Amino acid sequence: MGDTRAPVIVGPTAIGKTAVALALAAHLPVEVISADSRQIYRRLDVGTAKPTRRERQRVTHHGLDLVDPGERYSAGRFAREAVGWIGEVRVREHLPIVVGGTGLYIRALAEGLFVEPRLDPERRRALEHWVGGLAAPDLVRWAGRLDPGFAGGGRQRATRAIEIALLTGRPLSGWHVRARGSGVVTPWYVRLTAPRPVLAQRIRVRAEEMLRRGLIEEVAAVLSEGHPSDAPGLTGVGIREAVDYLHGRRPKESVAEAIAASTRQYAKRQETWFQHQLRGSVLTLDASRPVDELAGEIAVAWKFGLS
RNA sequence: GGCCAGGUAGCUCAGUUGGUAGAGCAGCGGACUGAAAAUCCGCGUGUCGACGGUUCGAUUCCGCCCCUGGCCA
Repeated sequence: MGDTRAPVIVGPTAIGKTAVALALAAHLPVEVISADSRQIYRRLDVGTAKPTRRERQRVTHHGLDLVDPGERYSAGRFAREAVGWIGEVRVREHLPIVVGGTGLYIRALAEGLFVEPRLDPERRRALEHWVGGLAAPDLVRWAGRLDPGFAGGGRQRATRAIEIALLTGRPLSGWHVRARGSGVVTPWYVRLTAPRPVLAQRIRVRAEEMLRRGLIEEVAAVLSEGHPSDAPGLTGVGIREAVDYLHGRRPKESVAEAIAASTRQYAKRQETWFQHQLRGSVLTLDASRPVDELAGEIAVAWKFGLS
């Protein structure tokens, strides 16, 4: 396979990654590989702040609308499918640029996950069922016993650690050191940042915009398909607040602020990840600058990097 | 104008029989290998409305004033 280098635009939600990617199209023949664990859900467009139809006409996007709101996706599946999309983009002699906020997906693409052995689906289901009946603190304790290298966490991460240890006979942390996979792209990171108050303002505006554009109606429509309120697609920021409102668990006037608050918290988690977890070269840019200026700078830096 | 209730963290409130105060939410920092917009870990940020008085010591008791809400005029 030829060149594996690709620009990877990262940054917190609502900072304007898509706008920068679109502006970059003026300089380079780009197609976007979206690394976003929420925009994969069909029919959740407003709630996941998916690029609009018009934006997708301007620049081809991959990685959107992959599964129904009731289905689970995964970082591993993302990495495997992304290889295909990237291949297609390269056949067209376009430049794939990875754009996203889901750190784990980007890691899967850039560094690879450990190579997971085949897990017996029967045993896996049985174990999941058994684990579902236990309290989170017990699971965490159990995970720690099965895997001394367990990095901590709650129900979700403990369940994963237990599952791997029991079904493969080797603890998760052991797999990490022995079976490191390899990345399929060599990342050239562009990290967008903005002062906290600026980001908070963008988040506030976007939360209100989502409501104006029909977030509640969109979520109501998906719920009416018969999904439980904890369906994989419905647990995202913004969407879960809409679900709460629709189930009468939250007054209407509190929805916008609740969405803004949980979005700020999410953005903070993303910033922590991008600040500490990226491996390789990182060009950090202030996203409050004009997008055309940013795109121009990125394009020049990329071309220099190539030659 | 009179009476009552209240003024404590950014918000909603608890508390101190007088020894300068703590919860939830918000906020801040961190972790992270197939659910990751997930799942977790850590941190209290304060003229206790203002001014006087009593006291070794007042956020707490007393006085006065200011502010908010309610009732009565």
